[in-house]
Amino acid sequence: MTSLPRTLAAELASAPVGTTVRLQGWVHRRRELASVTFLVLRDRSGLAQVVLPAGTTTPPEETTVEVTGLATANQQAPGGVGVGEATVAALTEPAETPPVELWRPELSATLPTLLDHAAVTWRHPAQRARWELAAASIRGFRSTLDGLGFTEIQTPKLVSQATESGANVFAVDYFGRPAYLAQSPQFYKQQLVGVFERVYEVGPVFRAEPHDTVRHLAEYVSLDVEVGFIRDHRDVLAVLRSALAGMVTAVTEQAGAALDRLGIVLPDVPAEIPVVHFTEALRIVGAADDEPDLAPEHERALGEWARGEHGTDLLAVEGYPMAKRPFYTHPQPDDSRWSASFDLLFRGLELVTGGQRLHTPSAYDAALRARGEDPADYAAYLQAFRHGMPPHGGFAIGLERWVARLVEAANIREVTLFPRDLTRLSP
RNA sequence: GGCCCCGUAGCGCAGUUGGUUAGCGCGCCGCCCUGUCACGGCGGAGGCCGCGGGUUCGAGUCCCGUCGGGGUCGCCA
Repeated sequence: MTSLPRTLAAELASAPVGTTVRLQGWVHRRRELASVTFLVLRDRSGLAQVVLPAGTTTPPEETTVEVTGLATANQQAPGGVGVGEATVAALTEPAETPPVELWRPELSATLPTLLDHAAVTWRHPAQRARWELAAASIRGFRSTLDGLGFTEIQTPKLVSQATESGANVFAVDYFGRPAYLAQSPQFYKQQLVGVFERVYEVGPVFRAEPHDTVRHLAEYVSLDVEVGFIRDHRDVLAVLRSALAGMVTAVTEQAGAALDRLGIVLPDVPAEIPVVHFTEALRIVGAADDEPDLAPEHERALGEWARGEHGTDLLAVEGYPMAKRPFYTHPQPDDSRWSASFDLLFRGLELVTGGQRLHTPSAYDAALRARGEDPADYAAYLQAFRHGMPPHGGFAIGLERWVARLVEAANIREVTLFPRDLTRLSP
């Protein structure tokens, strides 16, 4: 191994022509001609073209290799510079032929094939680009909230009780006692508002709901926020707006190559996200006044409406019926049939649920009893409220749903690295 | 979980009213080709037609069951 520093494929374009360079990566594709062999090398930054003398024995596709040669001007190479007079040394045994043709500009494989061979199929540049959007989105989420005085938290994923009664949770054996995988950090993030005022968490949540659809996973990444000293849920919505704007900015600035690769049109995040009341939303989509909830069909119609009426991909629906919301939901002050909560629709898909929470001990006591629950069962959680909590609220963004709508994926599994669903536990 | 559709080579697919030897493209392997970039040319290998049962002289094809997959609805992020 030479002491020459490694050059990334994307750095080759700025390497002085004629200097010796050393690259490492995967054999993306070989083209063996009579007089010369071309080897396309792939690393984390992109592709580089390497020219080898005819007859050179080249390792098969996907073998990891080290290439040493001269930076050579070549108008036909990516970035105008390739590697000439090169030698190739394999870093492993020759790789087996992958199940799909990774070097093709577009991957032709069905979803089950992609998922079954995830370890290899994610290597395709267009596949990687999807997760690069997710990674940049997470960075934007974090940096925006950091800038607004939030503290990042990490809460337990092994919990003793479900966050919301009746929810389907995964039961686990915890040293002989029953426990559950957390379906939400809700209780913990609220308790920590009592400590830090403003908190956020990026972490997995688990749902044992038997929903076999293109937008459900049994495990997904939740971008959770909770903020204290608010006036109402509109303050929460304002934080959400900032977070989304920060995510879009981060994707633009840090995942430009992925955006180009996928031909993505990012949403504009308006200075103020348009809001309609639940009852108004029902009217817009022509649903009956007494509908308890919006169906996916209604959400898609509202997405169209927002685009036409407000010229935006984002629409908040506030005031969902209290009956449909969890016990900690704060009612609309002037009419307790409705909640001080909202859903955010992104291109017609429910992306976020948020709102104001109850914050007085007496309100929690009443809300739990109204649902036939014993407040004593929630003692650890309710302690926070007994000892002084500010008016507060929060929201949770489904990361995979966000990316799925960004790339307009037909199925959320297309943007999930290793999706977990009703039947899939591996890979 | 209900309903609709689909399981044929490593990948993507075709296969007629049931008919005897199951095809196509790509990949893979071999040979050839003076620089390609989805390189090109010639040749070759590769199949329990998801699985089990049934109907029939005969089943990839029809029927029943089962497993897997895709879509959709309920519900959710």
